[in-house]
Amino acid sequence: MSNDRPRRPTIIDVAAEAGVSKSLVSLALRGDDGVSETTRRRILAAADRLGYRSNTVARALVQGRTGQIGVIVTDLRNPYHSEVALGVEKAAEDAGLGTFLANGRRDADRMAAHVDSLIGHNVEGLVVVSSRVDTAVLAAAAERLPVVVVGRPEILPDRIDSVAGDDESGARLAVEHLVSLGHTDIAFASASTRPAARARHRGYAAALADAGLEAAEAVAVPIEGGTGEADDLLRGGATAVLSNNDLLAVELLNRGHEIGVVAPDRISIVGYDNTELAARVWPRLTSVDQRRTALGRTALSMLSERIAGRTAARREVIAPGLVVRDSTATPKE
Amino acid sequence: MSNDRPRRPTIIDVAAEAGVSKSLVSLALRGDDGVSETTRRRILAAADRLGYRSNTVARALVQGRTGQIGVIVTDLRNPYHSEVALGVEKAAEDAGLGTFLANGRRDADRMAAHVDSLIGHNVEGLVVVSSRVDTAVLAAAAERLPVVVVGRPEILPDRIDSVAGDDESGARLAVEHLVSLGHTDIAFASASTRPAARARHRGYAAALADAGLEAAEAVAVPIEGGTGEADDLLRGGATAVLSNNDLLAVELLNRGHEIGVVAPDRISIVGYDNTELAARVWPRLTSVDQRRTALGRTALSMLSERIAGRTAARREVIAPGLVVRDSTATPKE
DNA sequence: ACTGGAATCTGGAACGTTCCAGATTCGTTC
DNA sequence: GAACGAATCTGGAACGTTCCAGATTCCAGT
Repeated sequence: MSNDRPRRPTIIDVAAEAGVSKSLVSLALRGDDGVSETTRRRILAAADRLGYRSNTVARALVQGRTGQIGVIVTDLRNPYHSEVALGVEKAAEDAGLGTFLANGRRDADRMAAHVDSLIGHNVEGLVVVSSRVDTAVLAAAAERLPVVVVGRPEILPDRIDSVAGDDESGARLAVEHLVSLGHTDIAFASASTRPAARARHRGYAAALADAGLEAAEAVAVPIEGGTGEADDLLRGGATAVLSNNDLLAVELLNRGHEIGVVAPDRISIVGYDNTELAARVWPRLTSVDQRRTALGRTALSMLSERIAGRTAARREVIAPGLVVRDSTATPKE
Repeated sequence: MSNDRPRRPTIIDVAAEAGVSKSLVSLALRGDDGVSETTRRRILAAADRLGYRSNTVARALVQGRTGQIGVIVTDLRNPYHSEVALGVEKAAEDAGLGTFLANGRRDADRMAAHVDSLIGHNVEGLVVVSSRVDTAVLAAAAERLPVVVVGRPEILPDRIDSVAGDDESGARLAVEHLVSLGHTDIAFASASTRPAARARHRGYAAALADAGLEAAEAVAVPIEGGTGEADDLLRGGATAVLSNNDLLAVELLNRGHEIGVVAPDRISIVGYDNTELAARVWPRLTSVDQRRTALGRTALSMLSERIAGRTAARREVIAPGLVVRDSTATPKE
């Protein structure tokens, strides 16, 4: 069974149809103003009649540029990633650039493959929203095209720009909020020991020190099935918890419901990332907002500068904000 | 300030470096077995030394095929869309096809533009996960390449395949579950009057009729700020509510907490879509699962068949399942 | 009517790959 | 050591566009 779809018309078919040269068709379609009004109309009509659509691939080949950038995220289902990607995408659209979105699905090898594939597709720059892509892979990519990394507070080669939320000050904001409510025994919970989590713990400890209070070690609570750890935390002495991310905070919230340690009456809980989830759970979660859209926008502006020729590294840090909702309150007793 | 990045090496550079013809380089890189082992190694080494990466754009131009498909979704932030997209993507990867993901951001014009752009990029097929793309746009696209639509229970031209969850039987499942728990007064809430919502209401009414119970009109509750409508619903006589989607169900859950009509004690609530959210709220939400991954997988298999030459339309319906969690229970008193 | 310059149009080269037909080399067999 | 087929390699054409240098047409001014 063979595909009967007609061969896709080319600029040459349109030229024949309109009775002009292919070059003129090209000019007319691109709106060049060396084409007389009458022939332009004739050409457009011919193109329309044939259902012509310009072949981006051929254009990209001859121009050596595609007008596309690549965006690689760890996991699209994670709202943090998808919203940063959205910010990049919007800003790219405004800058007249198209976006190829690649989803790594938490697999470092797949992400490395995506890097290759995007470079193969001649993207003009790469935005990496992931801490899982190997630095060596990034460095190799950066030899070929501009690369900007979002949300990775670590040392990167000079060819690579980066923008990240300020994790220390984000954690600070949360702690200051809890302290101002009157909490004195504040815990820090995390399911990860990645650099971002460590930075947040540093901010947490520093803010407590500034308030003359004592910081605790980070409590490791696995997100799925960490009920034992969660129970210990919820039933321990702390009247408030700062969680390394919203997902974990929500698990604590829910476990609290189950064992009768309900927020915000018995315990105050602060999340991190201000994802969609935070606004939808009960009680609605107070959370640190990384300004994802700003992250994305900044990433794109850095990329544009690189594409335009900047060579010096740029490191940007975005100050987070705190969104206060209903999961935090004055401690009772 | 000019960009000092070196010109990207081509197959010809590699050929010169290895002292062979460009054709042989092409063969060697593609793993053709008409190349002797020693020269293959020499060529690969040369390629490696120059940091050569094959130019997909040039290959696509000459082969007339890109090995890519396009996936257009209404809104990536909506977990339903992103998970269907994920299903498509996984299946495509298994089939050796790459995926371009385009995010419509709820704008019909943008989505139409994405269709054009993807066709321009010579994708071999299009999966549309959106009920917002104009049918005329789809029909025009389908003249040029295979198009599969996911989750749109409406009449489409023969060139276009479709796969959708069975909304009537999904609603049925939910109602049967509630009836079996002993509920007799069951409401249906929706924020939309799109075809899917109407089909779900039909299923709801039919299931109630089968049980000898009375169906009510769909109650319109806006998702944001619909507290008046929500209050009426929660305080009305119904002991159970089937909601047209998880988002709305969660709003009802939360509003219930606020006014003391708590699920599942005072009211049972069932969502639709079984999104991530359903598993994370308190109480965890019973929800109809559309089997998003199956939707995506089926969409891709239909697309592959079309690419291979099938011309007859295929319409597929996926039977949903019910995931019972903690928001439904036997009615009290 | 003739000129010169502007306006409009054209043909071929180029982009980096694959594909094809054929050229060259190699090893075996007589 | 000649002949032959298999193994290995090569050069040019093609893909559909843009770009460039130049060709042609048109028109105003003399």
